Amino acid sequence: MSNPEDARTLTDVTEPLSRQERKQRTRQALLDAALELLADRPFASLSLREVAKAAGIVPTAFYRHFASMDELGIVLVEEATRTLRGMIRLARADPASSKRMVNASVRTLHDQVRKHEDHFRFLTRERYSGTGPVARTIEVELRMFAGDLAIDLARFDPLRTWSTDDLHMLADLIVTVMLATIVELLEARPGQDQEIMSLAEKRLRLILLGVPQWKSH
Amino acid sequence: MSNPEDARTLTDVTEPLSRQERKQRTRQALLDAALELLADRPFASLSLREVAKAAGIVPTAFYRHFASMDELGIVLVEEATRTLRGMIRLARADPASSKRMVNASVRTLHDQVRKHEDHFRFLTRERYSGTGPVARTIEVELRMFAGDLAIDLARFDPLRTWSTDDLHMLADLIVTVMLATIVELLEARPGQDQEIMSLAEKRLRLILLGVPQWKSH
DNA sequence: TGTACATCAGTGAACGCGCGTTCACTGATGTAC
DNA sequence: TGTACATCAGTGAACGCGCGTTCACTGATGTAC
Repeated sequence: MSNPEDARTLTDVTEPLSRQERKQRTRQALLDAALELLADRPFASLSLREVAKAAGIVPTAFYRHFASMDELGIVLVEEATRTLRGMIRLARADPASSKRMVNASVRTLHDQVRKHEDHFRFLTRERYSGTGPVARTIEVELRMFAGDLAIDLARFDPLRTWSTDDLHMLADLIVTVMLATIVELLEARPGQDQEIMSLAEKRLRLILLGVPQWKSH
Repeated sequence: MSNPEDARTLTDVTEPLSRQERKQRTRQALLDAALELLADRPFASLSLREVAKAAGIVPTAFYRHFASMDELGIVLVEEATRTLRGMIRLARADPASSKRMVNASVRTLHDQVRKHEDHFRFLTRERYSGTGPVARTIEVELRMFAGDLAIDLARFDPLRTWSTDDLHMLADLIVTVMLATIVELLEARPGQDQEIMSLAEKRLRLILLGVPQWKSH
């Protein structure tokens, strides 16, 4: 791991950070610390005190940044769904024939999941976690995500004539399959990735095989 | 709500319960209390003390029945997956043509979800909850469930020639869609049931449309 | 440029609370004779 | 059938701990003049 910060040499004249910048860094440290703690535990089990400790501040200073853990959780959802949206933008950038598209999309999915495991783990874990604000926010974001996908799908040839309802049905189905694949990748033992991706491709190919025969009722 | 117990009259000579029977009842009271508390909160947030209290015993008596909350949780998974298995048995009992079968299966799914909401809520909520024993046990049970379904599917005509791998792929896909439908039913506002069921039917019909065209690679 | 004051991120003590777990106990149920 | 003893589900006191939240504070950074 290296970033521009590490590249500073002793001769650099480092500007002192403004109070605002320092605050922003601490805030991000809290978010990052929480995300790291979430690697193997549910969000509901995190305490304000341990997140503060992991971020290097005293518990009471937490309140300078978030009113509660739930508020922090919602910001985490926003961070993570930004990653999710980035993924669909990447997939959209490479338009191709249906067959090649399935393969390319699954590949993009795999790359993004591996690049942002913590975000995807957070989203899939907390999605069904209950009635809290975090789960509700994730549900809203995923619905929007599926809605965007439905619009994208409408551009493809055999789908041009589909009703809005049917397009949403197909988009939801694809998102469901995609999320199942994400969970499989996150739980994979090393070396299983190829197997999981080929399984994901098969599922999508099977679904798309039905598309030309589809008659709405 | 009425059950045989309430039907007792004053003239009944009620046998006193044996120590063993009393213990069994308390144990079940603990399980039921936990399941009820789980209606709107994750399992990880339940405390031994509140489950004991809700079951009407003192916290320390909990240990007469379970060594830990995790142990209780695993028994809950077993209870809930018994319900799940009951559902597939019901669906299997009514063999019919593909079209009628989709409709009948979705109907059975709906009936069972409404009859055992707490069990299905527990399974779907805790499935992705993390690395704890409860989530692991659910994952194992669902894999077995999908395996059973794959065997059932092998009996249907267009699927007789499918490879084991492809049958498992199809069974997993159906289970994934089924679980998504269960979650939708559990989160439905009153009156949405028909809409959700027809959506579930559409998904399954679309998948089954692809089946006759399927060529393994 | 220097001074006086305001802002505010982070500190540290303190609070009451519910937690899991230990322990010695009670008293009803069960068993042996 | 009656007696003496064993079993054991449930009790209640006690423990040390981490929790969220309050409060008055400190001292570096920022601002006005």
